[in-house]
Amino acid sequence: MYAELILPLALSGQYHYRVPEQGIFAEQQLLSGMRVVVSFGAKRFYTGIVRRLSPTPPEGVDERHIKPIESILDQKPLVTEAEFALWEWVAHYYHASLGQVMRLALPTGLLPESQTLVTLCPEYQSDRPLEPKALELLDALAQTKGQTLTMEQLRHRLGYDCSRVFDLLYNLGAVQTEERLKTRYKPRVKVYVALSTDYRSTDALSRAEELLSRAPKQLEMLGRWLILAEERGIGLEGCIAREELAQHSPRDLILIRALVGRGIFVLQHLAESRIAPHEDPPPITEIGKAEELTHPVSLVYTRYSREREEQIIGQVAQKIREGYQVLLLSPSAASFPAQAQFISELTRAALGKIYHYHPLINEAKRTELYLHLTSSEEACLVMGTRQAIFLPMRRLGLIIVDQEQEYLYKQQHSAPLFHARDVALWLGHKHSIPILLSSETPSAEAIFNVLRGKYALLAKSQPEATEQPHALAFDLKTIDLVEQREQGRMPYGASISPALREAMEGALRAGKRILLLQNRRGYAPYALCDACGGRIGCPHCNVSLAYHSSQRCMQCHYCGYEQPLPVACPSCGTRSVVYRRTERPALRLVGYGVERVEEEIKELFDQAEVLRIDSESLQSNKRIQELHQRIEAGNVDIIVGTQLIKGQPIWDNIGLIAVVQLDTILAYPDFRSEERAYQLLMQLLLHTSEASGGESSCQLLLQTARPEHPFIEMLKRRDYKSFIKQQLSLRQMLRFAPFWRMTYIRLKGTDESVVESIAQAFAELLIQRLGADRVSDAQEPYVARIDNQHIREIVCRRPFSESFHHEREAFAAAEQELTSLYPLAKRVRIIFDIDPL
DNA sequence: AGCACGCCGACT
DNA sequence: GTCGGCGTGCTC
Repeated sequence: MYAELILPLALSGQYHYRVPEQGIFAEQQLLSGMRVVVSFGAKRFYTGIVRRLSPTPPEGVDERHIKPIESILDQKPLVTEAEFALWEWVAHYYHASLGQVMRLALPTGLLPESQTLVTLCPEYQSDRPLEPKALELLDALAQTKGQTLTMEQLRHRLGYDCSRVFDLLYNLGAVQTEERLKTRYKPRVKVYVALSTDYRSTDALSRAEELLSRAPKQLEMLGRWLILAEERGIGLEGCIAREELAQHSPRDLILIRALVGRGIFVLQHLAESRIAPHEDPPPITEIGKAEELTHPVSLVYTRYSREREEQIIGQVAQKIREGYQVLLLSPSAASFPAQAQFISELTRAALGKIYHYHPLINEAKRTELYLHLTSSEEACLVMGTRQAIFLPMRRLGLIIVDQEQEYLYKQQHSAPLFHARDVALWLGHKHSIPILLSSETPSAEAIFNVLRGKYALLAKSQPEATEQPHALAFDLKTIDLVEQREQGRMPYGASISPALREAMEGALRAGKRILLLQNRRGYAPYALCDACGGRIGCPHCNVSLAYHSSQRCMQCHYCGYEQPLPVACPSCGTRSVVYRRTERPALRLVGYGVERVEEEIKELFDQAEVLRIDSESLQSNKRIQELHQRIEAGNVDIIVGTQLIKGQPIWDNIGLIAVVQLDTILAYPDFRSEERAYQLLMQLLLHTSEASGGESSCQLLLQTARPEHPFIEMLKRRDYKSFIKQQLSLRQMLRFAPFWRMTYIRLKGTDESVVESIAQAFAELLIQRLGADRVSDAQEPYVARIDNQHIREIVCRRPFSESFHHEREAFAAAEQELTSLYPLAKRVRIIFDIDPL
């Protein structure tokens, strides 16, 4: 037999292995969907999944090159045909390899790989002097117990790349290596104590009592076991956890061991679930009957998040009662702590059967949930982030995509660049599972599909139905930054205008809290030289370094590069300049990040308690908890934050929301920037209004250099739907999504001229196949170099009503022709970003 | 992705 | 002359 495998790599070809007939393979039947371990390449071992089996060898491969399968990891198939179909669709649609999709779909705990173990050869005698680095390496090994380290551990201990020295020692025979599969997941094992089979009767037990007549402590322990078994009604066949029986006493552990020695007790090692819902069954509460989902896709478009949550809870309860599984996707796990109330209500709706699957859940738990789902069809609710769309839920009755407009549903940076909402829509279509999208500010795509009758709008959820005109009573004003500067009212280096300052003072006097939005991380986005006019850029990317005061360093937001703020300008060497007869540093921090705004606020309002919310303050679970403690303490007066504020529980008693620089939000070079800005501001307004029970008297102030921007006029109307309709007609004219399905093809390489010429050639090949009206020229993107990779971009468009197959075939064919025509194409990576955000 | 092999510049 | 960097090709 031969098996075609999916290997967790970015390879497009197919790889076959021989199924041995000896050993375990004779007893256990290998089936499609099982995991196997195979050797791949010179050294490594990988976990592969059997895609299909065949009695005949693959065509076009020399049989002598086919390696045997090393071992089988599963008793029964882990992956079903339905899941393969999903993986294959994702791979095809997003132009990625099946292996990349498999890596994404399975938790890493289920994909063990080999690691290299390095051992000291004991018989090695050094007959010539070795260089210090080699001695250091041997020393590190000699000091380890077993004289063995993994390659990573070795590298870590030495603190430098030791491959050269290692090769030297390997060739001398001083060290040897071995590839060992590293187990990434181990079940948690708990030890239980049971009566051995000889003593599971009353007769036998009285014999045991006689036997123990001179060991009263052991007899007492046996008695304790019997009492506990009696209490639990588990009978003589049952078992009791050893830690319970021993009650943390070391002496009791010795007694248990003695009874095992006498053959009265036996120890059983049983795997213990890490994910079992441990809460007591929740009290039955009345949850209203959910509105029936009559369409394949429905949109819950509510005004307030509470209404949205109620709809979701109702739908979950309904499906769980019907015995189905429900998947609830959220854009990010960072907002879960703030949604504790919602989650506890969901837990009740799911009758306690709720599981979590997101990056804050550890690997072992994620692995156990995956395994649990492959073997159980119990009705349950799974809450997760985008990767959870690949969970093997086999009795799925509903997928909910909460806050469907959020960009976090789209995977960035690593293939496949999938969008979890769109994958959910495909799954729903394929298996006739209803899809519920929910939002207070739906994406233009969702509204487009409602308008053309593809999605149903849940009747109870429409804001229009309940909304009074201008019920969102916000006093919206703009502050003209140019005017404030010209009037000399803005002090140099300030981001808060006097007008905003007065409004803030007013809000504080009225005992209200203030929310300031500045959508820029760090302290200052640029450092400019007053002598030469240059700016400090990242050495690896074509962007400026931003200054972060918290870490006191310049940071690149694209590649993560860090350096201290230089004393002298790196391009002209000037240290200081004289300005109005005073000397000051030549390098000047320019622009306003959220940290700088925070500093300015603290100076202006030294009595106020200021809280900053940005990616740094939401970095870890611990920092999130600290943040929530400060919020709950209730004495925060002013909150300064980036867009991340919208997931945090900060909406009580807000009297003023101010956007420090509206222009930085709108100027983002993307056709969706206005949509995003409107959604963000609208959500701030809605959350504030909701927290005040709709009686808010909140002010919204926009600082801008362009008060005449049409966006502001649209925002003043507070009519989200008409704003989106207007955006849609613009996009139709400009041939953007959702009228046209777009693909950004990014070409990356180290040599700029090679990337440029290959990109042009590729655009040409695509134009030949798809036509000049569908394919753009190769263009320099907004950031043309990241991490020393030069980038060019080609934009492809296809009408939304046209199938993607022709386009994908053209992509593949053009790629092939490119590599055959241009040898230089090997030096360029091509990335397909399908439906980019 | 990760490894081996081969070419070419830097330093002994 | 050797070392070591990096570009290139291959993996059933």
